[in-house]
Amino acid sequence: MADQKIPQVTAKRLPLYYRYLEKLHAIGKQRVSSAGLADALQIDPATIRRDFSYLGELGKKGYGYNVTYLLQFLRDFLKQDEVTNVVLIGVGNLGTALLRYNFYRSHNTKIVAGFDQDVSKVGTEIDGIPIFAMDRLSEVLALHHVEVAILTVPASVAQATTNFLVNAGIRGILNFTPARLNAPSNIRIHHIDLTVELQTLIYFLKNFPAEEDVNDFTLNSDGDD
Amino acid sequence: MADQKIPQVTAKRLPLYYRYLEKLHAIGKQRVSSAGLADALQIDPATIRRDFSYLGELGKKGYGYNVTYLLQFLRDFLKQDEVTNVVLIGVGNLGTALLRYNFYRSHNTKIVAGFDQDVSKVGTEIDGIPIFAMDRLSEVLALHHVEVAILTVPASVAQATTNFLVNAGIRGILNFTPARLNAPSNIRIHHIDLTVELQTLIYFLKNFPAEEDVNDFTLNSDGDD
DNA sequence: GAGTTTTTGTGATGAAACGCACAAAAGTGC
DNA sequence: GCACTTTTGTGCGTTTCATCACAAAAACTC
Repeated sequence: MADQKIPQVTAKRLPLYYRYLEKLHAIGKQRVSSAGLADALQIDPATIRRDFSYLGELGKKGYGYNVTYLLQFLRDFLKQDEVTNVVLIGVGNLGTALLRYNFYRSHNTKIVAGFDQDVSKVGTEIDGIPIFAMDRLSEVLALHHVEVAILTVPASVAQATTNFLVNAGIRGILNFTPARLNAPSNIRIHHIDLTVELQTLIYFLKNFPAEEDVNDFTLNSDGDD
Repeated sequence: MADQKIPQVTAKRLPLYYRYLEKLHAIGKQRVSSAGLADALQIDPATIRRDFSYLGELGKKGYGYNVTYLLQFLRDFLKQDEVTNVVLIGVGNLGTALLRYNFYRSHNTKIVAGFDQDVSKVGTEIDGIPIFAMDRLSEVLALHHVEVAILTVPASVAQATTNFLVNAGIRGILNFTPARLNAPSNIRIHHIDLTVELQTLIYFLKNFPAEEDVNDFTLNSDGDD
């Protein structure tokens, strides 16, 4: 209903709002203004109001936003009451950490199974999550209605694994490998590239020392060097 | 010559180019065109050419880019021959995985120490990286000239830890906690919010089935989410 | 070495997002 | 209930980034 066309950036901020509203609700706060949210989340208040305005007129002038109402609205909008099952492919260091990360408690996302080709891992459990061999994938996907996979395999097998996943019916991949994955255009892939993030941070530090606002990424190299 | 004003997005793509060029170089490829890079990296060739054009005229018309030259140029530009030491704060699941991740082999970034307040962890090593108590922080930072910290503590202590880090002289933070950190404006903070990434992926899947844009490697770094 | 092909670098245009600034509405105080 | 304050929702200018499209240059072909 609500969604016409929400800018991508907005969609990315909604979970942030949601999370903070949960916090406010937990401490019993009744109302919050865009300025209040802005302070806490370090997002411009106008941006926040604009974001909400895509969803409807959720606030009241001179008052702000009712925490409970807004929280409930976002919960519905983000379908936070439906549990989304996901699988994790590649039970290495990072994969294991993510299995233990427990997305479920705070967000209704549940890793229902891990997959690995290492036979010594198959059959074990990590934090109650069973580890299967890859050939059980289709079966598990069907059983738990899984459409999303977290990919934490070595880069060298990332593409082959992706092909396999797509074939098995996966529609969204959260890719932690540095590989650029090729997939049909209806498959949604988000990349989290840890080394790029680290390198970029270091690059900015080295090249633009002691500059503007934390939030501000304008890069003017005030001619030293 | 090189850096005047490089768009933030470009700076984020440079490590990508660098990594792929390394690969090309390793297999003995002499030249590459923006179209070739585009195919491999799933970035529009015009975007790639524009990115490089910020650094200078690195290609030759009718030829493309010389792999060795471009690689060397980027190596210099990204200061890939200098090792950057970083520390990791919070040796939990994720922290441990990152300690083992070995950024060093592929990129000249080295985690020289982990910190945790859990006394049972202090004094141990993970993959050869020693774990210290927080009160040794300043000492270690000074010894290894560290200015960057990876933050993998629980969200509840993220802000306090940040204050401590800033105080000790840290200038860049790669924040894996969901907390929005407050810090002086000269401190650079990049956020990697795993749950937001996962939730956003799921949101897009649920709401825009079968859409465009396989390639979305946006990550959030505070404002730049 | 003339003609054809490839490919860059960039001007121009478009698209997405940001954030200022303000009217309008609602709340607050006396 | 009147004056003042707060705060939203949004029109609009600005900024940032992506991409088209093409002249110019270099490379390739025969």
